[in-house]
Amino acid sequence: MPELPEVETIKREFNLTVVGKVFDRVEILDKKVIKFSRPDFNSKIKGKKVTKAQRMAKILVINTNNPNSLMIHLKMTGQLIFQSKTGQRTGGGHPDKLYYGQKLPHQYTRAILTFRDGSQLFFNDLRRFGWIKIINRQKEKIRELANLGPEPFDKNFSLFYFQNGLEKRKKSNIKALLMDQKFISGIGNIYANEALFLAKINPQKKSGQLSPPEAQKLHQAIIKILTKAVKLRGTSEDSYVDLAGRKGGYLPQALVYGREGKKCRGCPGKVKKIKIAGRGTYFCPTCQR
DNA sequence: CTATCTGTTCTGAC
DNA sequence: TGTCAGAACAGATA
Repeated sequence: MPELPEVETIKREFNLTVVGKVFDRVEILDKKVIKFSRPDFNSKIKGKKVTKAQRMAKILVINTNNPNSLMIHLKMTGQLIFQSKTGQRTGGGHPDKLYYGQKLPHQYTRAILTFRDGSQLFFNDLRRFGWIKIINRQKEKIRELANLGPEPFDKNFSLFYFQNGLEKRKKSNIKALLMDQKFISGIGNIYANEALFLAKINPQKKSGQLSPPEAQKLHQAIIKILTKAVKLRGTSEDSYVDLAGRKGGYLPQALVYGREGKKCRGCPGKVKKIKIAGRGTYFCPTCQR
């Protein structure tokens, strides 16, 4: 599930809870989740202290006090839960009743990272698209970043960059382009829908069909929506709970996402659902032209 | 039962 | 090179 705001939320939680812990061992319950599966995974991580959690687009990076770091991508259904030695849990990811609040590990737990003080990090993933890999901080981070466009909060995500990109990819569907991580990193299906609604742009348009004022509105809408989502701690509502018991709160007040047939938040009409590039797309035909 | 849905991203065909 | 469908997987839902 996680798009940028969800991963950002996990990162912030982990900076409060996981930093300072020392890795003791890693149990791989499903080899598939370890990208470039390496037999020395355990020895590389054992004894390393977590210095900082970091986010690169939708990738969570757990840095340690040596060149090795962990990179984790949750893809569609991944979830990370940190359980302290007293059993308190924090983390987030895919919101599914099966995941949270039940005994850990369970049938979808793919890896368990245990720290010296007895606390544990559970990597759960129903569909097994997610991955963990161990990296050399310097080189591989940069390599990974090379595949990613600027984030919406990045200075490099300027109006000029945005308009230029629309022009270069003018035949692309605008919504598909927003979700292209090489163009902008961090936007997934939910927030692509939301940003287009906020900018009053029809998701069926081609990138090249946006007028300069429309492009500018969309550029602002992207930043605005993601800022709001981060503030609301992401989208998950069912299962995401932090130490203070707070839940992610974006979805209940979504502008269009998941609101098929319901009244548009901008006019008396109804939200419509179609499919674009294989993805569910919600919009208001009246407000978004 | 079948068909279609799902918050991601990569590959391969055109 | 740009664009898109399909694949990777395991369900839930109508």
